[in-house]
Amino acid sequence: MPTHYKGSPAEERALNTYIRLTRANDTLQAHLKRGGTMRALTESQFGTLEALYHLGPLCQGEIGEKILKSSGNMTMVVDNLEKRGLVQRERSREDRRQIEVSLTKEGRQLIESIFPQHAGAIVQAFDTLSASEQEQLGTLCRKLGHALVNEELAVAEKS
Amino acid sequence: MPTHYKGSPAEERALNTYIRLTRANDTLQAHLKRGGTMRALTESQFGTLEALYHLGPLCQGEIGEKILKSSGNMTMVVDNLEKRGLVQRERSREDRRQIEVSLTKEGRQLIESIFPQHAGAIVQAFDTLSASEQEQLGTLCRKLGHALVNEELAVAEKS
DNA sequence: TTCAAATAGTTCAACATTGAAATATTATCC
DNA sequence: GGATAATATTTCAATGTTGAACTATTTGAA
Repeated sequence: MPTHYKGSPAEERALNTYIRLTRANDTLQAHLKRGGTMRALTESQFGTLEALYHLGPLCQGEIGEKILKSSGNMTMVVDNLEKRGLVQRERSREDRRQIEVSLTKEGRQLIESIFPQHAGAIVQAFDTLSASEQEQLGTLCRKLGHALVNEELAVAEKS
Repeated sequence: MPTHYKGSPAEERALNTYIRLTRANDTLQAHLKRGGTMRALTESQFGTLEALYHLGPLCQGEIGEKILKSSGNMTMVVDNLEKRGLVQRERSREDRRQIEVSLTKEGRQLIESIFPQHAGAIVQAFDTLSASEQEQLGTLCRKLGHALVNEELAVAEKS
């Protein structure tokens, strides 16, 4: 499904790569959701539980950095996880602006039971690519991501 | 930012590729939004205008297929574009269930003025990858995407 | 010390997104 | 031809998402 735009070769190449990257990502997310290994969790909820599981208690801002979401959004995501009894909030004593979020027993049990299945679904989704193709894809994505992040930092530097 | 999960090599490889793909995509979208070439359009609004521009008038369901969004969502996206006078709706005569969406003059002018700049921003974003790296990345993404879509089709076949 | 700047989180409005239920229309099968 | 299935869109509730304005708290500098 390449672009219909007629431009220079460099433009068509970049646009096609862009579309393919975006569509692969969208298709992958939809596939994993359909697979049912996320139970009734949204991506952000899943990411939050996973971060807490692998990194231990974090304050909301830290979680937002990990899953690339705004602070306003984190309030809502943690609200909904708290309503379901999967995480708990506690105001930090050292810095009373911060709120430490941690897994409850139920949250830990849930993520422990889900994660292996979810990882299995991801392995299966990438099964069509050989090991070296997966490495290549990962390397190219990392290179692209890093370049963009560094560019943002350079821009921020000037202000 | 690799996974913290300790699993088999195949699991770690797939998980790392997954994370890098997802993060590259997120970073890229954020970068393009920050660049300002989308004006006050959301991704879905931009995608809708672009589809109408390159493919001509489409009914809502067709647009949703192009930009991978649900029909319920399309109602809202087209609503908001219509409010801004960028598209118009007309009920189809051949099939009165369908609604043809087309660009207004304002919509056409907007996308015509935006698209080249936006394409330029995409070229620049991918500039860090060589031409052959871009081709490789595109090829790997297409392969992954196609495999997942075909799998969905095979599943749907059985029902 | 005290006041200004920075930081963490919340709130809010606007738009996005899905999935399910509802409506309207068209197609199909007996 | 008429019941039934399929299709296109809308509506709704729940959640997500951002960015901006706001509050509370901490930090840093005069």
